[in-house]
Amino acid sequence: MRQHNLAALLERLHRGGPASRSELGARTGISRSTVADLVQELVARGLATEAGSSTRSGPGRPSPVVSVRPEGAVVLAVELGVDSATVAAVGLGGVVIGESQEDLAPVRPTPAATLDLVARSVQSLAGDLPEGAVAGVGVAVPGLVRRSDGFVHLAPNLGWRDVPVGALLAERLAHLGHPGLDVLVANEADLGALGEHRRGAGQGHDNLVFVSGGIGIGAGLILDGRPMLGAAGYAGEAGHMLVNQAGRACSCGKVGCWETEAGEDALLGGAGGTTVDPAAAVWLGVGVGNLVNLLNPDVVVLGGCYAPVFDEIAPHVAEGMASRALTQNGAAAHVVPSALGRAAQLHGAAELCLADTLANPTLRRRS
Amino acid sequence: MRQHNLAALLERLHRGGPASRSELGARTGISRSTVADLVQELVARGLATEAGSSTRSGPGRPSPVVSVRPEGAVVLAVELGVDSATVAAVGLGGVVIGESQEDLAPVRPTPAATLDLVARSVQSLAGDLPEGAVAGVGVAVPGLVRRSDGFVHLAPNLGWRDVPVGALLAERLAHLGHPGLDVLVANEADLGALGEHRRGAGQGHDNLVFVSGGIGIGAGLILDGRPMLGAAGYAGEAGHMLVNQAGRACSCGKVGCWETEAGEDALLGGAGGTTVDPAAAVWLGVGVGNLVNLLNPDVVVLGGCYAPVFDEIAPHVAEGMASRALTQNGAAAHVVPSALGRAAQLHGAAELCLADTLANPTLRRRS
DNA sequence: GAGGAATTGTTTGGGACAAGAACAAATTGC
DNA sequence: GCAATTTGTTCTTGTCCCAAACAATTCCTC
Repeated sequence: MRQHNLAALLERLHRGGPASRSELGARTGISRSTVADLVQELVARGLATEAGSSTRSGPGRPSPVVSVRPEGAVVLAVELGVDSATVAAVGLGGVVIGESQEDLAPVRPTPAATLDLVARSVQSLAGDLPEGAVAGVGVAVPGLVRRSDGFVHLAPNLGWRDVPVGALLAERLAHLGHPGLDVLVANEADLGALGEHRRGAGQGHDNLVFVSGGIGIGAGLILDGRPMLGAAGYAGEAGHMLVNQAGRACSCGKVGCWETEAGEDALLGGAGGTTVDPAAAVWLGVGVGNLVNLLNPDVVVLGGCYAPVFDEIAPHVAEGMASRALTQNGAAAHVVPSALGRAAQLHGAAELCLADTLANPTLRRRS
Repeated sequence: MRQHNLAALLERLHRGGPASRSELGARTGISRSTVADLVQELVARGLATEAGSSTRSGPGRPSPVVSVRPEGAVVLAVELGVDSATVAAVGLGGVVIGESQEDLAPVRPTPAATLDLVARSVQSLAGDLPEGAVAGVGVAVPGLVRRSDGFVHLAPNLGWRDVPVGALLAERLAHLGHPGLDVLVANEADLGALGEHRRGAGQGHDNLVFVSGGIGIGAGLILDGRPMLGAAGYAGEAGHMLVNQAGRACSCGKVGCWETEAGEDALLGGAGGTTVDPAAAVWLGVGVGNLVNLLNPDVVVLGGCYAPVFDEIAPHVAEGMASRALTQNGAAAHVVPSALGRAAQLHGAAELCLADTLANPTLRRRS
């Protein structure tokens, strides 16, 4: 009970930002006296702070504002890209405390070399943090990931296959003086969805589809407010959905896959391209229409290579959608560009690792 | 807290069947003394009974078995079909207490005539039940339903459009002496999914897709153990997913929709047909493959017109799936026929209406 | 068949903790 | 300056879960 209430308060502060005590009580249905007690405990654990006075105008005794203390729990969020690896220290409340980016071009992104670099970045960012504040390391990988142990089956963009990323990174971190650190590895689109849902274009929408464009197309699903991973964790593999039977051959051996018709290569002529092929954008819309029919989301967030060219492709995407989506569903779904860009995955990774602490603030050691 | 624990026990009994007290305690983490107290309360409220002794062999004091008392909360579940309407009284634990089927052919299924018949069936079944035991009425409709008020936008099979089924049925029941009865209306595929998940082919599987074949194709989704309805409640409208560009024109004005290629008309040559068209079964598999890729379920349940011919179509469906599904997802998903047949919707409707009572046993009046 | 081991129901006391009431504090507006 | 308003604080109360000790009943072994 206590734990449940503590978690409710902390989560509210983490997601909804600072609030006064009485506001917290009103939102959560907890009495003022109990809120006082709980906030005191959160402060004692270093997870929250009370400061200043509210900006609320009107009569009544002024109330100090309760906020999360970002340094109370920090996640080192990693995003593995083809040409670079980004590491960020993200604290409670989604505050980015530090960030570093490593160029992967010189090392060719072999698993060993890449994770060496990442581990060093993590160490350097973690060095500035108080002991025990680090809640974990979260890694976003563009590929098929088994979450239970951070095993990457396949990451076509990186050219990786059967790489135990979780184990390899944990091992390197142990050598660098961070033994026992939790390393969670997850799919890039799933984390993008989570990031946009909590901190980006999907705030306030509990049914969201994140479409991540790259060499392949991945989808991340937030349904009913929760990330949906499927039975084995491979939900969202929408790239090989059939959209165009008369289309090109896909690397998977099939024909007409969504990602062949509307992936980065088709849309922009490969990575770095800037000229949009309208036909490819229409196929993107056809696929989005299928997803919208099936899942009835309120928001579809286009991320990855789609975000920068959103304005250009939007009308074609709408055309493709209109050709498939039922009106009652299509009308409900807003298609928007990613609001966070590459930071979506970092925020998603942070949310993933913070979930434990948020659900159970008692586990966090006092600092 | 109390309520939460009561609900946990009742739900366990409802879903998992009879169990001894200590078993309940072990499963839920509640201490023996508390379980005793809670069970006593459930019994006092008429929601559970203790009887006999366990069949467990081994040393130790024998333990009476706790079961739900089906009559403690009963739902009148209605399934509206094209040619008939079925009404069943389903009690706690999914026990069917009574059932009746009405032939709709003579009345042509106009809303008024159909609901008149249904209301009388409900009344007759409810008459045998103790006062206050009826937890609600649940209606499965093959069409687009707004759950909040039971408004049916469109039910092509019935030929209905913009019919306030919930209000009409509640009104009729009020006239028949059952005022204030909760009437919940939901889509037939969604309830089929729920029914198969709780009582049928999907037991023990938390990620399930129910594909309901009829004139159209509807999908019901259970993801992460919970029904997924989408933002507006229209999730699962998979019938107009694109599967065959070179296909026939669909009634929706588009071409190549899943339901045109693999619905009842295509597969069996219309309602009542028995000869299977293998090509249509392959298209069915293509659509299933798309769903499997996107949602990674452990089970796909084929219901409606697919269940009776499952053995015949299974190989063709597998062929279609193989042409689309990624191996790692395809391997995980078992395609099985509906285990409950038409009763799936009835059980789903019962689960829907019982959810309230299960979540909050205190609300139930003592009987 | 007697006694020990094992398992479970029962009783009792204690403790955690949330809620509510009463009061104090601090602001706004007249 | 005074009433009204809102919020923090203190104290009491009651709910309710748990742990421990004990009783009941069966199985197993000798």
